[in-house]
Amino acid sequence: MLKYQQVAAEIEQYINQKDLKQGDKLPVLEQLMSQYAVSKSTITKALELLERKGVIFQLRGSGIFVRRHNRPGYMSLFSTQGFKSNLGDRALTSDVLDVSVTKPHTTVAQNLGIDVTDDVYRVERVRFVDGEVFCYEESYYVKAIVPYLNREIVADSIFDYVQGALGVTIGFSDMYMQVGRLTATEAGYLGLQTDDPTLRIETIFHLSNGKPFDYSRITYHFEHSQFVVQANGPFM
Amino acid sequence: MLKYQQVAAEIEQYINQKDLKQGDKLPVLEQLMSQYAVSKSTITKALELLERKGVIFQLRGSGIFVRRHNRPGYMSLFSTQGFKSNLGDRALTSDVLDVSVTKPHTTVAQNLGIDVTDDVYRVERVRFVDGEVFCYEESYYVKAIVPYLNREIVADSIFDYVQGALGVTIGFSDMYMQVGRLTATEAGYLGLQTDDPTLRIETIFHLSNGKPFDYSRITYHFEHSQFVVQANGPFM
DNA sequence: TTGTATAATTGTACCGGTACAATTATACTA
DNA sequence: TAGTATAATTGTACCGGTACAATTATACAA
Repeated sequence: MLKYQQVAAEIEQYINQKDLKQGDKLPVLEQLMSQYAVSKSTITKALELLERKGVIFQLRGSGIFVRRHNRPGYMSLFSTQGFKSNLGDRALTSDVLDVSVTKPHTTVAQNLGIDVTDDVYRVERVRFVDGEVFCYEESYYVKAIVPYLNREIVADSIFDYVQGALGVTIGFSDMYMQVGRLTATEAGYLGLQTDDPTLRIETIFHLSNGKPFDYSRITYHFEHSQFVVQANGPFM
Repeated sequence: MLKYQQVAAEIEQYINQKDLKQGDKLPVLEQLMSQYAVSKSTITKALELLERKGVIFQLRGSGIFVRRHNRPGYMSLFSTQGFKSNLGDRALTSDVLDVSVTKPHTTVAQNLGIDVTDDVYRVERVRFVDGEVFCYEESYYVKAIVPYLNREIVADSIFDYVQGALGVTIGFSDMYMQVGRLTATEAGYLGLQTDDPTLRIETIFHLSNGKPFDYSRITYHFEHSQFVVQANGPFM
């Protein structure tokens, strides 16, 4: 683990442990510098990381302050999108409906930047948070990049497996969101009625080298899915 | 404008002008460095900014590459949330339903971190993108921070006014999303039916000093609202 | 041709420094 | 007391440097 990531993790841990609130002040830069025994650039980088994560905000001439939103029921949109392995204190489980190797449809192939003759893994799951139906997911993995999957891996975190066992690194993702009505099949999986409202998110996950390796379509249970997005901006 | 922001803007302009595609390679760091006549740290900072914006991705040992998603119909979630003044080539207009000074309800006061006896501006708008109904918005501004608003300002961009004329700087925001059904009133404004699906986003905008100054509730037309979010991660 | 060492390329981590702008505290003035 | 100039505090911009890890190109061997 990189030094600035380590420092960032420790600072975040410190904030959680002390249960600091929005607006609480952290030690000044120079003290953090000596406290963690790193250079100014490293501590700055660590703080920048925490700022992007929405954990702190910095104010020139004033100090470094804790940032914290106050709605317990809401999950971070990014934490549910494979970026964090955990959802804090909430339990995430899955019913695996399908794990199989197939040929992709045109749209799937297009989103993954591959040919319809290339192999993909198809994974179908219903996911639960604290025992409540959370979403229905259908996702496709490029077999050339993810050569093997099984029900055990899929029941847990696919991303942890991919990064751990396969040693590839995930780079960035494009998420496409829209709102619509449930089909009969979807409603069945989610325990809702046909034509009930729903949020649909399609995501294309890329490796750090820019190659797409996972295309997934998630249909959320509208009553159990509330998201928070912490933004920093305007960018420029 | 800061040097690294200027450089970032020029590089982005270069990409758009040359109409570069996903995966196209940019000049190497050293060349960009001499090309824009800045130090390595500055060009690195500019590139980091573009990376966060989803314009490029960098690959150690390989180069700097253009990142671009390929779904024209989708708007960036952040560009619709006050961060950019423009939506690219799309025209944004508004019907102003109300601009008035009132006392906030409990929830509004709570979200803005003020007292129910403090004054707020209430702004109610229906917004259009390229002439199509896009969303219904109800927002509250802390009068102590935004002392004056009128229909002209509100018809245009409130954020541009606040940052320009008032000289305050917007720092960060917390967005809370959920899916639900339209009320009769909302349906009327959006030209839809009662109980049609909808996306609701509540946002609390903070100044750079951390003080909330705007709380807004937006109800989107589910057929005309499709969003893209470009994420970089995992963070750590 | 195919695989394998080796070298060149290239971005990132980390160091340390100066200058400065925004904020906050202090001292002064009316 | 209240406002105002002044000083101290504090994070950020920008500079330049070394070391290194990941990628890609090259040379060599089988």
